[in-house]
Amino acid sequence: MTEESRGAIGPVDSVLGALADPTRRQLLDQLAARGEATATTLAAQLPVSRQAVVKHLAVLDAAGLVSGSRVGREMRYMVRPAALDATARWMATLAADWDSRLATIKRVAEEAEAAERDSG
Amino acid sequence: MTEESRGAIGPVDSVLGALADPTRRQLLDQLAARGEATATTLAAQLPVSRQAVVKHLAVLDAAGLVSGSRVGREMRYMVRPAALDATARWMATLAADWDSRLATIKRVAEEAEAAERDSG
DNA sequence: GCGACGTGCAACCCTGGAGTTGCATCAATG
DNA sequence: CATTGATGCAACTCCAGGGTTGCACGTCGC
Repeated sequence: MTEESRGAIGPVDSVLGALADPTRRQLLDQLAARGEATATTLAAQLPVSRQAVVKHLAVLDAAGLVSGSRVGREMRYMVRPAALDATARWMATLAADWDSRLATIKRVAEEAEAAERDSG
Repeated sequence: MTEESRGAIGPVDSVLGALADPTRRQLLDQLAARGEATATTLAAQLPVSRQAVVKHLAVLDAAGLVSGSRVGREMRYMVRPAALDATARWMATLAADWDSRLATIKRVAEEAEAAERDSG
């Protein structure tokens, strides 16, 4: 069991933190739908100010979920699937780990119960 | 595209919110490792009070990541893989969706570039 | 029954972060 | 070159929620 898989430090951390906010998820939806967009145009579709969107995009960028590039006087953002995919795999592994642990617990419990019946 | 897959309302929501907190992830680790534990024993291993643990367990329970059952005077909690697994699948699907969208964007861009070369 | 242990409830503090506004700056366009 | 539109930075407000303490209530062991 690595430190990575237990405490969830590293990329997973920031991705989970970024995805926790509903406004940021909406932002990701918009970006995925449009392919590319600026903070100004994104803010037009959401009930928040442009500055709020800018901050959210900064968080998403730090998590590797989004990347921006300057084109003339505007900053265009696009979605980056890699970090999300990595986190999905991490979660799936964790879920599988829990499953196997629970299976083990259950098996041990049943064996103990059987032993109890035999002796008592 | 369903409303579920876009806004992430429903179970996914609460799961992401629950996993965003590092203390709650530690709690889940502990529970997965032990199979079963009470708030009191969990608090003994963490740098927070029992009450803090109780609140976190309530959040995890609301997200379906954990379930508790009363045994005598103590409340025993165990991990529930289903919600985590469902969220993992949701994320993987979303990542794949982004990937295909990006591929489409890229293809269209290349076709436009080719057309540009042909005409100009 | 009585003490001890574990839980549940309520009130309270305090920081982080989501959101806002205002302004300065830089690029496009006539 | 002046105007317009987009960005970036900074200061500020506000509240959700993570954490704490104190106490009352059940439950087990003697």
